[in-house]
Amino acid sequence: MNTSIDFVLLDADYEIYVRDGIKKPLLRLWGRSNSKRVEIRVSGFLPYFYAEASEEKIRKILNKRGEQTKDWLIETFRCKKRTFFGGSSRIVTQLIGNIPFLVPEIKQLLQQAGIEVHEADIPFTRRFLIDRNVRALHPVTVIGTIIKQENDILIAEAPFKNISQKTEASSDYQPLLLAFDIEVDHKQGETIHELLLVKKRRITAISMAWGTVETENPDSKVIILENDSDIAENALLIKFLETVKQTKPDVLLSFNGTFFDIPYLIARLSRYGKSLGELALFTGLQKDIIKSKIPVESYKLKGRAVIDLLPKTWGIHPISGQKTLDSVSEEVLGESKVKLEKSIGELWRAGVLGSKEDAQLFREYSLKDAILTFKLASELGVSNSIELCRLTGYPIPEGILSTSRNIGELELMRILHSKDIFIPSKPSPTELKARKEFSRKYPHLGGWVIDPSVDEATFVGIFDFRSLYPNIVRTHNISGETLIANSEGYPPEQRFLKEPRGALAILMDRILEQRYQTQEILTKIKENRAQDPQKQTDLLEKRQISLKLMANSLLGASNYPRGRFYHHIIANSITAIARELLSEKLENWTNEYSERHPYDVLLRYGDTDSIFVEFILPNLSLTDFQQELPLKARTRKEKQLLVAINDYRSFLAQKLPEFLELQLEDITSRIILKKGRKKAYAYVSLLTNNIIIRGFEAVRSDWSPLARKAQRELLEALLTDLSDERREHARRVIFNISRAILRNPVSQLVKELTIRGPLRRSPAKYRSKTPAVGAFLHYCEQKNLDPELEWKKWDGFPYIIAKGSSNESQYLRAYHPDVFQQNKKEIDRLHYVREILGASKRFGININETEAQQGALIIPLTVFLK
DNA sequence: ACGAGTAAGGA
DNA sequence: TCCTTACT
Repeated sequence: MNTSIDFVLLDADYEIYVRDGIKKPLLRLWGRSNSKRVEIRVSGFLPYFYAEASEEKIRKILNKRGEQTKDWLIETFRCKKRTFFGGSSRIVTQLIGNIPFLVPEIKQLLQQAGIEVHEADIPFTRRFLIDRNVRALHPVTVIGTIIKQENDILIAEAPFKNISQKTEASSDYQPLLLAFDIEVDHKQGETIHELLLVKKRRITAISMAWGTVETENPDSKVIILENDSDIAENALLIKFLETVKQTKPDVLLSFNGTFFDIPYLIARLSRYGKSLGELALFTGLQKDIIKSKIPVESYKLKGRAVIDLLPKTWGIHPISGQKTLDSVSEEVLGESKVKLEKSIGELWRAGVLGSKEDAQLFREYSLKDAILTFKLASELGVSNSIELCRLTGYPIPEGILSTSRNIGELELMRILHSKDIFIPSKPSPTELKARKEFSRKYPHLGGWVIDPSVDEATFVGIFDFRSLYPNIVRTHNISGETLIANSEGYPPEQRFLKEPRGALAILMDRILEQRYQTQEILTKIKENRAQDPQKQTDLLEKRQISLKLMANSLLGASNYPRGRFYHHIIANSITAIARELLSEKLENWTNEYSERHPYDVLLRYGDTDSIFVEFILPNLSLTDFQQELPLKARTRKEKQLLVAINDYRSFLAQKLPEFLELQLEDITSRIILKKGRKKAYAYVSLLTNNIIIRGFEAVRSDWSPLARKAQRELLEALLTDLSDERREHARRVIFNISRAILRNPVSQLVKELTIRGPLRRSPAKYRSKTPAVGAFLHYCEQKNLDPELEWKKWDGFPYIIAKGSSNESQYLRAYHPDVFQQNKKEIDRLHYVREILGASKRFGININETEAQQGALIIPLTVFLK
């Protein structure tokens, strides 16, 4: 009997079954309905692809080969399709077969016979999602027969045509995340490496914390090993498996689980005849090693996503220089692990032997690890990834391991399918080589950066284009099938048909309209100060960021040689149109505007999608803008500036084509630039009163903290000081800091002069050694460590430059702060002073070394360290 | 491997 | 000059 079943789709896979001696694929959809686990066995959906040849010819080729390929072909259809790039029509044969994993082999046979094939590289389950337009994390309706129904499980079977997306409305299902962490009975001094080698120490505790991305205080549980026996450890592991099964998480989170917690758990479980595979919702545990140039190992459990947060800490650089749960939490959440006096093993033993205090501390310590891991997930982008998966309907277990480009491509594939356009194939090794060769010969040109024409400007409006590249695609109908043949010599705007609307442009329309709509709702919520706005805005904020990410990664795809949507003309056209806009059009329009008005308006700087425009208004002086901020049209002078800026913007709005919109990003009364230096500027915002510094040494992590502070102070003085003596004041700042470096004791300076540099490979592989590498080698020597093993543990290796003979390379004089102090080294003070003097010189503050060394006053360093 | 463009210091 | 890093 047929029943209608609604559920939220989470994952899919397939298996092969044999009926009447014939092998067939059985697709399995896995999802959730309320708290019930749902498994739908889908029949009748078969793998297929297209070939540009007649059925007879194809059959002839397949029949010549082995049994498997001969029997593969089930049915064929003649149909008319269009290619994506160029949009040419093709009459093709659709080949429908039985076993999905034979497709590559069949494809190869046809290709070897010189037949062109299409859509032969789309994974079977993805094919289903596209064809039925079914989306993961969205509600799906099935008309099927129930095979099994229990408390928490429902299994049904249905023909594939009975499965459809329930509504167009997006789902609000929030996946359940469970973070876990194990403690191991290890002795002081025993390294993790040694622990993993033998895996013979017992697991003393497993902690878990669970909730959705919206949960602030997750539920949690700590399971503790009761005594030092196999029986107790077995019981602990059983409790862990049971808890996970009962909690039914969609996502399992760990911090460095791939290299520690998971292999350790697997080893201990197997000792008692158990397997982590029990946690899979389908077949047993699969350890899939995804092969890429840098091998990324990851564990997969069918039906659940397994996420290690460590690789997602990209871009986070803890002060300690090492990425641990503790240091990353401290950096990202401002929270640390529970601090211990004893080793974790001793603490557990003391607890087991009856110390209530130690038992309690051990529990807290373990719990905190799971809670921190849980909290980190959202901060490290897991919730954004989930939102992106939801937008395109990509299953989380795969989506979480994919790039945003991959996920975005699914949406484009859906549109192409609906328009009967072939989804382009991924490049063959030969094609990839050709693409790379081509881009080496003719490199892709990106954004345009205007060379700053002045060192300083006053009254500057900073504008930027809203989603420039995606909007260029919309304006000029840029897409594969709208690309005009042999149009490479045309101006970039004329390389694409004006109509009909192209697939990429349609997708950009959808994404941007959705994003603008989301942003509008966000502004309204913030304006109305609705009750409990945080929860609403959090989700919407993630959605709008995901939409932006999706739009950008789709454009990135046109310039990604390994991807199926790579096309150098498309990629180049988009950036060429943007360059022309910035380098010619805006310059001309600004000049035109300036000529029409009694005051001068000058384009001073711009980068890719932004412009910095100076307004030279009569009778306007810096002292007119001493009012309370943010800038409002209070005084006559303020009005004068705002009116001019708005007028300029409306003038440009008339000139700009549809979809291109210039928005006011900021206003400043004074900006510091550097002639000939792109991507660096500093200004005080009249809208927020913040000091904005970009690109200069003050924001570069390869400069010492003190040198950065010195330049920041200098820039602040030059920007905010309205007196005639501002240069003199700035000069004084630099003098004082230089003297502080020269006169203060080493102990006070060490922290402020420590720089962290990366160790990207083994020290032996560095062709020229950086100071960080030098410091690292000294460190290993001192501590008797093997550099080959040790370097991987470091994110940024801290170093200080010690005094030595002047021709001695920096990398020979670089030391880890501890090594530095233990060996009572002396700081190369002059080196650090020179660094600061050099950075000051860029802004016309000239102090020479001798001058800097004069003066007797010892200034305590704390004066500068606000 | 997300991309290009840019600057700058050290070997 | 090349190598390496970091920022927009």
